[in-house]
Amino acid sequence: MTDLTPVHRPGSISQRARAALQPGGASYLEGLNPEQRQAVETTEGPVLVLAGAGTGKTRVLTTRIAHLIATGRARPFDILAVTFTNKAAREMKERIGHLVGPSAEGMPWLGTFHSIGAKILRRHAELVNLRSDFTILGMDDQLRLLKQVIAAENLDDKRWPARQLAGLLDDWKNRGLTPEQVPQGEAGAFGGGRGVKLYKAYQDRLATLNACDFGDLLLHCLRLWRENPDVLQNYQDRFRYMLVDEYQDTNVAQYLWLRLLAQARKNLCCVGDDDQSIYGWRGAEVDNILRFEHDFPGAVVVRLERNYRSTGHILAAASHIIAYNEGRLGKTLRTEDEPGEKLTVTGAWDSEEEARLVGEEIEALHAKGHKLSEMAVLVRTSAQMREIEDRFVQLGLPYRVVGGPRFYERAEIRDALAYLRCVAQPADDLAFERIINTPKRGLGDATLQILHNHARSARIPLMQAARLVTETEELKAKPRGALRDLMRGFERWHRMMEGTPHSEVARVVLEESGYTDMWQKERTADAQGRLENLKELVRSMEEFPDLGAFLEHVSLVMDANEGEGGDRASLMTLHAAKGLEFDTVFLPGWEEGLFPSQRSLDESGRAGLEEERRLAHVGLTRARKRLKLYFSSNRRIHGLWQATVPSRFIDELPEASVEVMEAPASFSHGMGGSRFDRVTPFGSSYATPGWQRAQAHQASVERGSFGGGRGNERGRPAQRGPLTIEGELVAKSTSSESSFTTGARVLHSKFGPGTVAAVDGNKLTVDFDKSGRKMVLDSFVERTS
DNA sequence: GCAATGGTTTCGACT
DNA sequence: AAACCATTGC
Repeated sequence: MTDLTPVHRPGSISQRARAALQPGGASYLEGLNPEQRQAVETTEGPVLVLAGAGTGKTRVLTTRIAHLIATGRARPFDILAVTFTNKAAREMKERIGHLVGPSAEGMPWLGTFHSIGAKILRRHAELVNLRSDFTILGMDDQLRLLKQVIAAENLDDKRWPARQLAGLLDDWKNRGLTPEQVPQGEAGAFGGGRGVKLYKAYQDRLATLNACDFGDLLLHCLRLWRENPDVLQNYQDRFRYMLVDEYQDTNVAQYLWLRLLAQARKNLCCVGDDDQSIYGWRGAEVDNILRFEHDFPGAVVVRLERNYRSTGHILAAASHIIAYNEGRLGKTLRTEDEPGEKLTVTGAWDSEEEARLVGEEIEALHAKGHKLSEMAVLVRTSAQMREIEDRFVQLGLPYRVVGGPRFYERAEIRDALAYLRCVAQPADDLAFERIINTPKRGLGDATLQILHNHARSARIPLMQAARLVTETEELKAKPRGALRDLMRGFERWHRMMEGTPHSEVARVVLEESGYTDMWQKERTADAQGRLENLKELVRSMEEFPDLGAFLEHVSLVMDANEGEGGDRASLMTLHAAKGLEFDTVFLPGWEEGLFPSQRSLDESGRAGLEEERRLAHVGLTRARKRLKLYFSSNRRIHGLWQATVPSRFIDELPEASVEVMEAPASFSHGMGGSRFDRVTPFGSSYATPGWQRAQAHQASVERGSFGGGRGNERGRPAQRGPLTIEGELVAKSTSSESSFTTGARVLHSKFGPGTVAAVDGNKLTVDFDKSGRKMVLDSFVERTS
């Protein structure tokens, strides 16, 4: 508890901040508009800042913190600042740093709910029946555990999948419910009336394992504070000022957590936007924001409505669409920016064509000098990414997937971490179970069963049981030898921790355990990537003082700093895009069923639709200058091609701000009969009123520019002639002859190993071992032999 | 214990 | 269509 004692080092943040304070008004307050300034300067009492998209929300938060420090109201460690993502926390640290000087260690209580919860729990672990070195379970550990719990209840894990139970527990935990508090009616929700029983059993297992899951990081805090008023008071005293970002996304547990802390001083400032609440499925309660004034009487409410990000048309579209929602607090975004370019809406025949259109447009803009890093493609579901990625790869367009499979959830990272956990915490059964046979060493279920029996009857950790069992005759010679080798390894590595830098220990562990070998032997493309990831993992360890600190970080952090390198277009889900902005934003897949998502509609009806609409609003407001929407008439869903209808959201756009584009006809399906009869894109599926409006508009444009155009067989408005044929897009420059020759073995980052079948300029035809013949640019493969 | 096979499910977003 | 799981045969 060292940082309980305030220390004033020379050059500390507060001193620098004070130095920055000028007579007659602080420099950092300049340039704030009156509302922003009010939000910053109303330091005492509860404040709710309703900040629309692009209204300078983060600026207000960071300036407010700087202001608190600069005016001497608080020292950096008196302030609790909560964000939702680690990324947001990082960015805020950085921006505060810019305002008041380097802040790395200055704001110990700036972080996500979960990281702060973990920090608090570590200090008082024993009060909630944990030891301070408890492990934080990831999703996969959690599922494994739940499977065991389900099996122990003699339930059929097919009928009662662990995933479903995980969801149920998650929901309860989000609502702040301990097993005892689960309402009668819901208790029997799983496994034929045994929901709560399983919840209890799971919590017991967690306690024995000295572990907790994400939800527990908050729930245990609640219990800690309720049962130990002195501890609560300690924190209430400590956090003189509290700030919460993205308040619309807080769930009940987080709300209770905040309320306990804020009760005493009531210096709570929550910043949020009810129109950007997109995590209802995760238990977020928009009600929290709607009820703020009720919960904190006398709260000052500040509305930020001046948008500094987007052009007039973009803002008009965003405002228009969100206005279809009921139950809003009601904000109207304004801009003083010019109208700018109209939004475009383009229909494609199928998702492949849609991906192609997006790719073309990005290339066209790039050719005109726009930076790729200022362009982003935002999709509703990650399943849409594949096709777009394929297209990018084909075009040789550098791109980055944001928030993809999370770094720490990748198998190789989880494995490596399990090894490290075994070294650092020899009682970590889950970690041991994970790696006992990874790489394969002939220690399968049978062996594990024996170890489990021993461990359970002797009440000792698995690793200890393993060591004992190697001394007996219980195992056959081969597994016994393997197990002994492994255990000797762990003893060696454990000893190594003293005196050797932990990243070095990690490297040695991965090496000597045969783990890196395992991937090296696998000659697939993603094995390469996995080895890279492992290297990155080891490298990133250097930034932490010790192994414990590193493991803590990793179990909480969602995204590693992805390579920022180079000028790349971004591809991500709409959810991942919240808080980001780009000059040009592409929004493909605006179709009924996909967006709004059918599932959302089925599950939550009108509320679901409204959440989807907020998601649309988030997507639209990510753009500064250009917004391009797409839909396609056919899409593959669960492997089946389905005809699709443009999203109702397209019809909710203001006509005056939208321009309807027509996709150039494509010949790509002409050969050998396509999967469908080629129909005009103005077929029956475009029967919505908005679309007919758009169609009429388009027809007039068409006549103007093409002098009547050519009618097609059904007498509908003409399609423009073939402007592009697919092959053209593949090669941008064939100037330099490729250095690859037919028959060479190559490795492609996506398709894996293959053999070059033909060379044409810088285009290669490659027979890939796994994915067959493909045409790729030579810069995308490397020679392997 | 392991690889191969076949049958089933899946694509909703995240700490 | 691909990923995932459980069972089967070696």
